Amino acid sequence: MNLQDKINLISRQTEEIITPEDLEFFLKSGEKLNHYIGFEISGKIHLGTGLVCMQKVKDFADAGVKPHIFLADYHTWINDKLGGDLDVIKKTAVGYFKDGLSLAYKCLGGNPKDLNFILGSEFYHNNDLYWQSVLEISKNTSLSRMQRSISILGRKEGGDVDFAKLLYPAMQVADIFCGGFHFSHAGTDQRKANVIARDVAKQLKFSPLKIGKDIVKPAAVHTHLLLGLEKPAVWPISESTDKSELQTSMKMSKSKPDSAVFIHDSIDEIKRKIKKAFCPEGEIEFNPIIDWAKYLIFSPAYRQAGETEKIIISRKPEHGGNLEIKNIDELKEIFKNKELHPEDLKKFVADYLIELLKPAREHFEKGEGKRMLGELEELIGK
RNA sequence: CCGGCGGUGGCGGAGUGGCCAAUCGCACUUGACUGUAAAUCAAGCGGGCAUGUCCCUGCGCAGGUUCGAAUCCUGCCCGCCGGACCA
Repeated sequence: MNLQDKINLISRQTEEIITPEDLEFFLKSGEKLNHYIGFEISGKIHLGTGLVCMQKVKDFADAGVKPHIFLADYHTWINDKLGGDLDVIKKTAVGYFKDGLSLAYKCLGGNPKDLNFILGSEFYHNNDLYWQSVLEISKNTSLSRMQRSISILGRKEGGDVDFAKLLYPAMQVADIFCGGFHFSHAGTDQRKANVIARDVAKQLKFSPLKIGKDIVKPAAVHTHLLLGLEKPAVWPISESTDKSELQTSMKMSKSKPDSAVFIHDSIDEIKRKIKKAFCPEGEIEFNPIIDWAKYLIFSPAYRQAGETEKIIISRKPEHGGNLEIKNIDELKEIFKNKELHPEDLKKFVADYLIELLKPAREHFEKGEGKRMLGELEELIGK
């Protein structure tokens, strides 16, 4: 694979690369490159994590960058997820979560053996360098900036926070440097942490990131946050609506039960959730189903440029009969012109996902997988 | 450690001795309407069943006063705010 192919692969379907120049610089350097993405063990794995993030992980792997999946058990503990019980969190991390991400990777055609999992608490154990880095990062970041950064925990700025939560951003940044990761990959909601990482990069003495003798900044790669299936907080939208705010308010969330599909949802569950999803006819901008079609189905992962495979949306004859679609732009155009009814689109998306997620679903519906999932559901009250 | 305020259903938030299973809003469920969803309207929304002017549980926890307590008293736990101590 040549340089440009690698750049294209890593860049596609991203919201942002900080910076494209750094990306190119790393790929040109000839060094062995490391990718990183960290996950809180906060509950069931939804498609944002399982398909969108893991697809990008696969892109990195395919481009020859070694992928690392950081199971952030300490961060999860700090963020009071899973009852704030560290033992439970650890168990879930190395059990359910690791398996779930591996299965999701498999659904995408990847080989789970390529993934390198790191458990936070193990990584930190007897690791002076790590804690020194946490302090060094903290010394180079203001309190107010840390306070602003707690939005990366999925919490509102100025909300109730205990002090540990202010440590979280510094820890996340230290994870990047101590792991020696050149690429920090995350959803756009994690932008603040990655920007802090870049801002402090050149001031670190204990665990700087280096290419040759030069201290460099880690490149940040931000992937899309899938839209939740529920009606947005503000609707209909007007000219005064803050669109970026609307976008973030629409993000899929585990706390909103039916806004997300999980990688191991049953066939009926997938159908049910998608059927009741918000999907205004002719609306292509803030429409979760269109969004899902774009990122989960017409993603270049499955639809390579110049592809030959057809995508067929089946319809009853009285509704126009089967529809052949080449790419997402064509789909949007047709939908916008109301030539495709939302219900037909929904059925298509649901059927596609049902098929795509088959390996994950089957793993978690029997044996050890079922047991782990059951335990987790018990814990989070389903 | 001291003081002030506060802890009510999934959430927000009323109620401050009986009319309270607990106003109201949100969320949720169901039905009507749309070839989806949304919006709108109607019903339900602690648990149980024999579905009733029925039973049980219930307003941080544990006791107490009273014919009767979410409401009063005592103790404890937790939260927020302020102060003290320390320096």
